[in-house]
Amino acid sequence: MVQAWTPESAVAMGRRIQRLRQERGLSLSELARSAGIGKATLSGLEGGTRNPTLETLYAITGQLGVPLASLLTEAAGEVRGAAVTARLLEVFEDATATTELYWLTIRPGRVQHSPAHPAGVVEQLTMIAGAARVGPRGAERLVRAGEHVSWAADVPHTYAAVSDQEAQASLLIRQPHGEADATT
Amino acid sequence: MVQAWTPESAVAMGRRIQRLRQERGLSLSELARSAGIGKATLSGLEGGTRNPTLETLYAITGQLGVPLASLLTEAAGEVRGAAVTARLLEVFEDATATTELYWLTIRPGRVQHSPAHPAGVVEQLTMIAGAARVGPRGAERLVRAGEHVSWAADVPHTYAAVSDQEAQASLLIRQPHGEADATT
DNA sequence: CGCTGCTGTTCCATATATGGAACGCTAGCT
DNA sequence: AGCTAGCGTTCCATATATGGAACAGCAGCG
Repeated sequence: MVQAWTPESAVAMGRRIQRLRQERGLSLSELARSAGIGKATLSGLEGGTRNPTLETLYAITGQLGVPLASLLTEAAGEVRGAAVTARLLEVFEDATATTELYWLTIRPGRVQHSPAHPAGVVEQLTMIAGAARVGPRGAERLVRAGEHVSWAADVPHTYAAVSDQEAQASLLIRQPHGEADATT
Repeated sequence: MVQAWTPESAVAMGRRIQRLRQERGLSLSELARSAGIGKATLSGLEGGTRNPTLETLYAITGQLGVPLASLLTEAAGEVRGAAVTARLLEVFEDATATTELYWLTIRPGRVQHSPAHPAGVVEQLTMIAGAARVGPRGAERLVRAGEHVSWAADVPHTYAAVSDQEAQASLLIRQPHGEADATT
């Protein structure tokens, strides 16, 4: 988990604020006024050229109606595909395997194709909200909120939300080490 | 979720920082030095008399090894028990349920007892490294790295590493809303 | 055309967050 | 006892985050 204040993370946070503001149809001036902060502050924040205090951030998130945490979620390690955004939460490595934990957001209306991983890689997905069809191509399974599924990820596989709403899931990708791998 | 910058929330956040620091056996001076911030800043923060910038907060959470979000949520980001440390990675809330995603570290040699959660709460655990016996008291199951288990958490349940090594796992706690639950 | 009302950006005086230094304190040691 | 090394707090000069004002650009309108 990246934990640093960098120009990049500032820019990423600025974009997030701007997106939230525009989704609500607010102008920069409007939001600044209703949040009780200066336009210069908000402008600079969205541009990623400021290092805001908590007070300022709370004033903004309060007006946007989102938790402050939603501005912080690390864009680092975020992979965006056709239908899936995968945010890396944790990596754990020991003698036997490397495990990566992702937070998945699956947008409706499209299907995400993922290529085969190396032999031995297993994916485990737990649906948190919504529902999706996931798994090896041709053997996808329907997973609803609260359900769990795992599959060998050494073949092409897909992700697709089934309703017209975004689905949320956690995804563990486990890659064993010391494999006499691939061509075995 | 608190959505304002008040003296109270500042004090609460200060207490969280202090707790995390003390759990790690760090003095205020040590943490300030390793985080590259002034002692005065950290002292004031813990006392709740400051309004920190993101840069300052990231410097601190980076040293403490916790996500910044864990300083913001009232439901303390990290819960330390006899054998288990649970670090909150994500919270997701929709119309039907609240889901919390934790990173669990299970220390060997002790058994962690967890009281019953409200009716409807389900826990799902995926072992990432090591092995543990987990589940409702009297019906614990052995889970090895790569395996997944889920159980209704409305009864007392336990966690215990089985080898003499720390075990790592991801834990999802799902609490449905709008239940005709409990006291009906 | 000018005028009005909005947009988002930049400039800059002011408010304030920061961190070094000095402080009082306790613990361990000679 | 004195001396040293650590602790956490407070003081205060400096760095910097803030927000009002001025700015340029654009759209609608007479």
